Amino acid sequence: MPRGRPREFDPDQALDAALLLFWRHGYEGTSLAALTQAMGINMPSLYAAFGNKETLFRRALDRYLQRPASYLPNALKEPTARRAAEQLFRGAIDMTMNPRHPDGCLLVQGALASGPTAQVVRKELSLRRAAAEAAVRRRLERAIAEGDLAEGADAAGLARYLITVVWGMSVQAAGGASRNQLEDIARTAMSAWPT
Amino acid sequence: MPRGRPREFDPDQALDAALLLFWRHGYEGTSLAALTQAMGINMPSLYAAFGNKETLFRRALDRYLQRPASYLPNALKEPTARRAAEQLFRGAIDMTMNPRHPDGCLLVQGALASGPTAQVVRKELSLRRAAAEAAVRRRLERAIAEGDLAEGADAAGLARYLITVVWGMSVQAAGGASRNQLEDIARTAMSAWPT
DNA sequence: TTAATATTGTAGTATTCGATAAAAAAATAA
DNA sequence: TTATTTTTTTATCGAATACTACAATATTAA
Repeated sequence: MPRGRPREFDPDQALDAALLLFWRHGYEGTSLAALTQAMGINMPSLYAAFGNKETLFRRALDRYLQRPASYLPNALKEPTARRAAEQLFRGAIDMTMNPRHPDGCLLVQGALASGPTAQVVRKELSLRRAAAEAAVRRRLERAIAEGDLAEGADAAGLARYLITVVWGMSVQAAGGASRNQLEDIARTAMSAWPT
Repeated sequence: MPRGRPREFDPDQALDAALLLFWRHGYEGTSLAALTQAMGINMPSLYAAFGNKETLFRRALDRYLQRPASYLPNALKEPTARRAAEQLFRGAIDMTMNPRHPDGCLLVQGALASGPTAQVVRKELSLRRAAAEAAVRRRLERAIAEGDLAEGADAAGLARYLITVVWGMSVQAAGGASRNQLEDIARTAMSAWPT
């Protein structure tokens, strides 16, 4: 039982609205005025619940990774490395092509280049992208240990290649690429898979 | 012989300074105060010479394509499609690894996602990326006509794949990728080349 | 010398940015 | 009821934003 006046909004729902805005317009391109309007709350409520713009973005980023971007850890659960890679592309395409989502990946669209005030957010996104790549790399290392991939395969290099294609597809999505086009890219990319 | 007081700055040199700033910090992340400081001129001079922020960005973009990004049309002059693709990656890596340049490609870093005021610039960059892809596609179509590529090859799909890897490498560069890492990516990407 | 022209330097404009102070409102605890 | 606690509402705050008016300056043309 809380003590004072109860909140009139659902923080998770408000966070979802903030996530969509950051995703579509990037960190710098999203103003607090636009955020409060989309979240349906006023500024003091936002600051009381989420701290400031930067901490709100971090919360939205956590939520992004937990819900729409969970396709990545899920894909890595596939029984073989090759199927994991295929599912990685499929998941990325499905997420981007979801009409309820903005185009591309928040880890890329959020802040690639930025002014002085957003450098810390840019760095955070860079770390998260590196974490995604590392997760793929570990899955491929496991595949080598299991004999699923060749002993001499370069897990780090292959992971870097796969995730680079995912980031590239995120850029393509920002240009309005269609599902078929992204699927073609994934198919061609998979033809580089080591025999 | 001009009529009034002569300018005290070199417009091309000032434009180069503006290009570097837009490239490093993106369109929205670059303020006019930062621009005038880096260009070594004051605001009325900037507006007299370049119009406004948007037209200045377009001028910088033209300069970018003519000089540092000329590696793309140059690569397409290679005698075979495969060597053109290899040179495309090599040129992209060389440009990104030039210590005098910011990381990545201006067509990607300039504005992937943006607020309302930068939407027209975002759209322009999207068109330029599409133009780059179209140039690669036309080169591959020529290769098919010349018998350099298989008759049934998908020029549009292959071009889209190649340029997607270039955009992905631009994202990787923003994360501090090394030359060796980018070269590994290019080598792996080339192993998808049709036999 | 004088008039005309273009650039430079100073000092602004109105607006938007992220962030808050203070009081009113709505709940629980005593 | 009364006191306490928390949120909401309203009204800002100072700083930064893109942009410009105006006068001083430096050149060429007459």
